[in-house]
Formats: sequence, C-alpha cells, structure tokens
Amino acid sequence: MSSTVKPPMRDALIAAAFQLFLERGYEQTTVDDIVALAGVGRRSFFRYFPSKEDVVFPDHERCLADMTAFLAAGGEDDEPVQRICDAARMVLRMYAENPAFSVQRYRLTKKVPGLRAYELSVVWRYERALAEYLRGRFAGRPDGNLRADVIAAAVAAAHNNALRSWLRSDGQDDAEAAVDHALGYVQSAFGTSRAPSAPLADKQPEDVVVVVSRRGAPLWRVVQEIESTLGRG
Amino acid sequence: MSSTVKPPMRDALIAAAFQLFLERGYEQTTVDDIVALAGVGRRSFFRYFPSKEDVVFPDHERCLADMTAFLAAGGEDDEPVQRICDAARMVLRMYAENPAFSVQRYRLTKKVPGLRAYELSVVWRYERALAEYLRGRFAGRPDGNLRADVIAAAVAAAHNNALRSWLRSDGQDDAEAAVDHALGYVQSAFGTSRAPSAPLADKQPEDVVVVVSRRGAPLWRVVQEIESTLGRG
DNA sequence: CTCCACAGCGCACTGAGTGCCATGACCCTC
DNA sequence: GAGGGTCATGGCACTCAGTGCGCTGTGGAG
Repeated sequence: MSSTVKPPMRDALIAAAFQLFLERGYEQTTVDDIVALAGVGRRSFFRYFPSKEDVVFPDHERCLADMTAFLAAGGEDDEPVQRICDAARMVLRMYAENPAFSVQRYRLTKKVPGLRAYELSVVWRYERALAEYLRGRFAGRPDGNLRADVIAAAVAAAHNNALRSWLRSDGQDDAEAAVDHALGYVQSAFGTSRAPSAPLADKQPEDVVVVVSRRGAPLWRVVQEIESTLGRG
Repeated sequence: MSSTVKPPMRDALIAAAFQLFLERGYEQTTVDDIVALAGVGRRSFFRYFPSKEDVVFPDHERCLADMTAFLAAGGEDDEPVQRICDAARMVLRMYAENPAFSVQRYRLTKKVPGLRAYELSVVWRYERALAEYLRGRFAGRPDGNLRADVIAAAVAAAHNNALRSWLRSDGQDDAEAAVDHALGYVQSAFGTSRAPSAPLADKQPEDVVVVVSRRGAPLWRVVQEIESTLGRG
C-alpha cells in the first residue's frame, strides 16, 4: 500500500539490531554498534528510524495505517463492535505472520522497561483508532464517547490478552482461536444485535425470552434484576 | 505513609520546573534551566527525579502505592468490580485535590508527545494493579485472567474518560459525579449483583421487573433480547 | 574532639538524537 | 556527451539527558 519498494538498508539495520539485542541485550547495544555491524553510517540509522526503540517495532506504522484504512472503508450498516473486533484481528495477523520475530520481540519488550513503555504508546494508538471509529459511529447517542472509549479499551485488552498468551506459547497455540474466544467474551458483555461468533450463532431464537417492564429504568438496575433472576448471586 | 517528611528541595524543583515548562514549553526547558532557577546543583535533580519526565508526575508513585495497599486491604467478601471502581475513584480524588496543578499538567501532556508516552506508562501501572487484583479474585474461574484484564481495562478507560472531560472543563465540572456515571456504565456492562454507587442505591426495587425464561441461554443472547426489548436498535 | 553518615555539589563521561554540509550515484535535459 | 538537478548516504560537530565518582560541609553520636 504505502511503500511498494523495500529498502535493503532498512532490513539490514533491523537484522543487525536484533542480532545484537539478542546477543548482549538492548541497553548494552549502542546505535554505533548497530551501524557498525550493518556497515552503514550512523546518520542513516536515524533516517530510517526516528529513535533506537523504533527499530524494534518496524512494521507497526504500516499496520496502524492499514487498520485505520480498514475502519474508514466500512459502511454505515456495519455493526460497529464487530467491525473493531475485525480490525483488532488484523493486528494479530500481523504478529502471526512472523511468529519467530514476534516471539523474539516479546522477550525483549518483557525485559526492557524502555521498550515496554514504547510498546504501550504503540498499543495506545491502535486503541485510539478503534475508539475514534466508535465515537464516529456512536455520535449522537447518549454517552457515545464514553461507550466508545470503554468498548475500545475492552477490545484492545481482550486482544492483548490473547496475543500475549500466544506469544508465551512461543507461537505454538492457535492465535486466531484465542483471539476469537477473547473477543467473543467482550462482545457478550457489550453485546449488540449480532451473534459473537459462528459456532454460537445457530442457536434457536426461542431459547431465551425476556420481558422488561419500566423501560425508563437505568440499565444497571435491569442487569441487576436479570442477574438475580439468572441466579448469579 | 511512605514519606512523612517533605523535602523542600523537591518542591522547589517541581515549582521551578512547572514555571519554566509553562513559560517556554517542556522541550525548550533543559534540566540545567530548572536547577539554575531552583538554585540547586544539577546532580541533585536526578537524585529526586529519575528522569526529566518524572518531575511532571510527582505524586503518582505515592498514589499507586496507596491504591495497591487499598486493594490488598480488601477482604474476600468484597465485590471485586466494586472494589476496583473504588480504587479508581482514589486516583480521581488525587487529581481533584489540586485542580489547578492537574489542569496545567493536562495541558502539558496534551501537547508534548514524550509526556503523553510517559503518562501512558503511569496509567498502565494503575491498570495492571487493578487487573492483578481481579486476577487474584477471579482465580480458578473460567477465563479468569481474560475477564480480569478486560474489566480492568474498561474501568480504567471509563475513569480516564471522566477524568479527561473534567480536565477539559478546567476543573469546573463535578469530577465525582462524572466518574460515578462512567463507572456505572462499566458496572452495568460487567454488572454484578450490587448497586454501582450510593446516590443510585435508594431507587425503588419495583422500578424494574425482569422475567427471563430459559436460564441456560448464553449471556449474549439475553443481552440481545433485552436490548431489542428496550428499543436500542 | 573525633569519627561517621549523609545530603548536596562539581566534574567528566557515555550515548541518543539533530543540523549542516560534502559526496557520489542516478536521471533528465539540451 | 556535458551540464545541472535530485536524492540517498556519510561524516562531523553539537546539545542534552542521565550516570559514576569523588569532594565538601554539616550534624549527630561516641
């Protein structure tokens, strides 16, 4: 999409950086070490990566752009929560495309506080993209912004939960299944009028009947009554 | 709790830093400028603040410790979601104690990307404290960790939504009411059998009557039926 | 009075990130 | 084929955050 040609110098820098990071650690590796191993000038490093941390997350900028484009391409008839769940799945796929690389990076970010902080800012931008989309879709509804922020945070948290458990398994588990399960939980909590996932969708509509009186009551009261009715005390 | 005595030097550094940050901006102010204005040695700055960013968030370390202690002090009979909502309210109160300072800091963090990233790592630590508490409480339940992470993220997002809208109002709005409302929404979504807050608890129980048949149905189906019943298409 | 602990200070150093300019390859035009 | 323009790269010098180390003054305990 954005860049059709692949600069070999960029890839060489990434390879050299990860080799040194894994050998002696992130903080023990200077930018001078990286450029020396890659055989390029120090100034060129900062041409391709605004900071030393960026070399650890080389493809997030593109992935974020893709996700934003995906959300912008949706129509008004899409179910919003479903849409952002699909958007979150795109991020997971990006990780799953290079399992070995993703696991290596996970080990790095787990150890180095500076990288963890940087990853947070990356995740935050994804979450903001989801929230902004929902804000647009919820515009006009009561508490639209609040609902958008909360649901986006829940979806991001569910995605990250599944992603991290997959990374901890060294890429052995089924990432797609894990994220489907996690997102299904969020969709059940913020459920909208759509089945959360295919295997549950073939239930009969008659398997539940709900009658609510006093429609003006606050939602939490309704939920409270339902839960006591369902016997979850 | 942690530090009973207040070093005047620390406060002098904070005051000097904010004066300069507001005058000429964060990035245009060097640590040398701050220590020169405060009349202390440069090395002393880094004795009190590990980094230049830390001087912008001088009380978060204490607040995080207080929140962790609050969560650890809870008993097994507390309602978990209610508990972390109360914990989140502690953070809001910390902000509300110094409205002018909080609003100044908000303006700074909104403009400076580096400070925004730092704030993210602070918020992340709060969220992790909430999630770790819930993980302990949900231990053994199916999807306990997932539920803990998602609910903690939702509570943090709701809190941040209310906090930011209060900060945007220059501290004029009612912060407590805003956060109560926002957390009430989360509790309604992940609702457990308890009223979300005192001012709503004195409603009559008769103001809503719910009848649910087929109790074995999945929760998302129940929610779907309720929403269509309530007319939230 | 002496010793010791500690808070602050000064200094020199590393390393990230930036601005500026030179160089060389490539391409387009005449 | 010569000249000029663009662009990627390299080299250099600089700022500034953050650190390690050693010095100094002060104040309390013996």
